[in-house]
Parts: sequence; structure tokens; C-alpha cells
Amino acid sequence: MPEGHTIHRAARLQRELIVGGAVRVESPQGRFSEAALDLDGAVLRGIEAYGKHLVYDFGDDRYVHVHLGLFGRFRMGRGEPPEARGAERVRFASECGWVSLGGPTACDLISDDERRRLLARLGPDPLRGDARPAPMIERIARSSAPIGTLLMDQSVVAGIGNVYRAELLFRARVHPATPGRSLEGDTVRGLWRDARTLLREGERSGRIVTTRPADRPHPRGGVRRGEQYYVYHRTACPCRLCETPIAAALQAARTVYWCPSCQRAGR
DNA sequence: GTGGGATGGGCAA
DNA sequence: TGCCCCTCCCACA
Repeated sequence: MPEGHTIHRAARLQRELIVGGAVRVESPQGRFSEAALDLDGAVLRGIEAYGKHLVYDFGDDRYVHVHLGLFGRFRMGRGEPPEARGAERVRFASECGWVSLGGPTACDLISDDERRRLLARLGPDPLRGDARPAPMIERIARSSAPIGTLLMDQSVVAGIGNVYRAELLFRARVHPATPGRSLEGDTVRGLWRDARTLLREGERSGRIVTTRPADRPHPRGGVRRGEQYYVYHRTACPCRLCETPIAAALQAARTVYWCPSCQRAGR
């Protein structure tokens, strides 16, 4: 379930398990074997998350770049790793614990140059403490593209995916088709701040929840299935605030959801 | 049991 | 814009 919060959470949990000592590196599936052979036994110096990208630093100009894509998934734990599974692209194991990766879009050994080029392609990441929103605000202010497309563009802002896109726009009462340059600067700054809030909560809990307790049927209990979103995947369901059926359309080749009444169409 | 869709993105055209 | 990558899960039979 990979939006930026998943990646930052993975980086944090994996640091405790495998950073700081020699790491056994294997590729049970075979598709990362050559690199695994090179890295096996090296000391893992750090793990960094940038948007939806994860970078493992093995020293000597060797980094492993991982992007989960739509299908990728981590498993991890303390102690000895379990029996190898069929579709396991790479497995890291230290004295403390293990990390296993399946189904990623990218899992490559890269140099520092390649790492820098990768990061240069990314906009600011709301989950990174050192990130400043100015480049995102400028890109949006200059663009005639719809804000729903811009929020999904990783070179504008890094880490937002299809769920956060729809939910951020609902919370801001902004229609996804609104051209970037017709938004007020305050609205865009508000989107950045809300992205930071929601992504941080997602990073902590490992789950995306965007509804405020007051807008849920059971405000005091835990967040039940089907109550965590305002609009995402709720086509034709009544809006939680005004009962208008939620609308859906393709935007940037992905389905975007919105409330036609709460989110007024921009020009 | 099975098949389609999914929280992504690079690439060709 | 559409195709491909290539895995899991759930709705449906």
C-alpha cells in the first residue's frame, strides 16, 4: 500500500532491524543476484526515504534504490528470517532482524551520481523535515494543469498518491479539475500543510485515515472499515457532509473522486 | 477456483 | 495516451 507514508515508515522500522552492521544480502528470486553477491556482508550505513523512493547506503558508492510501485511489498521482522518464498526479489538479514522485498517496480544497485539524479527529479517531500514547499507552490502557480494532476506529479510534490490526492482536495474543498494557477497561494500552502499532517499520521499508524472523528458514524470507537475516507473509492456513496453522491473520473490516468457539491469546479 | 482491479511509474508513440 | 511490469486480494461464481 505504497504512498509516501508507507515508504517513510518502512525506512524507520528497517533502520532498527538492519542498519549499522554487516548485512547478508540474497535474491531468492534471482533477479537481483549479481548485485546481491557484490553487497553480501557489507555494512549498511543508512536508509533514506524520499517521496515514494527508498535508498539503502552500503558505502563504497553503492546504493540500493527501491520503488514499490503498485505491487511491491515489504515483510520484516526480528530474529531469523522465515523460509524463502518464491517471488522474493531481495532479502536483507542482520544479527537483529530481516527485511524481505517482493514485487517492486524498481530494485537496483546505483551509484551516488545516479542517486543524485533520482533526487533531482523529485519535488519537496512533506514527510522530510528539511523539505521546503516553495518549489511546489511555484510550480502550481505557473501551471494550467488541473490540481488533481499536479498533486500526483512527483516532480511537483513527492509522496502523494491517489488516495491522498483525492482526500487532500476534499478537505480543502477544491475541485480536482481546478487549474493550478487559478488557486490562491494560501490554498496551496494549506494543501502542503495538510499533506504533512495526513502523511505524518499515516507514517505513525501505517494506515491512511483522513476523516475527522466528527464526520464518522462512530466517533469514539476505532476507525472502522469504510469510514477512513471522505471520497476515495466512494463512487455514488453519499458525501459524509452533504449527502451528494460522490463523483469519479479519470485524471492523470487514475481515478479521482470528489464531491460535486462540497468541491466547487474551478476555472 | 478465478479474474479483474489496485495506494505507480517508465516508456514508446 | 496506452501499454507493460508482475503481485496480492477480494468479489463473485
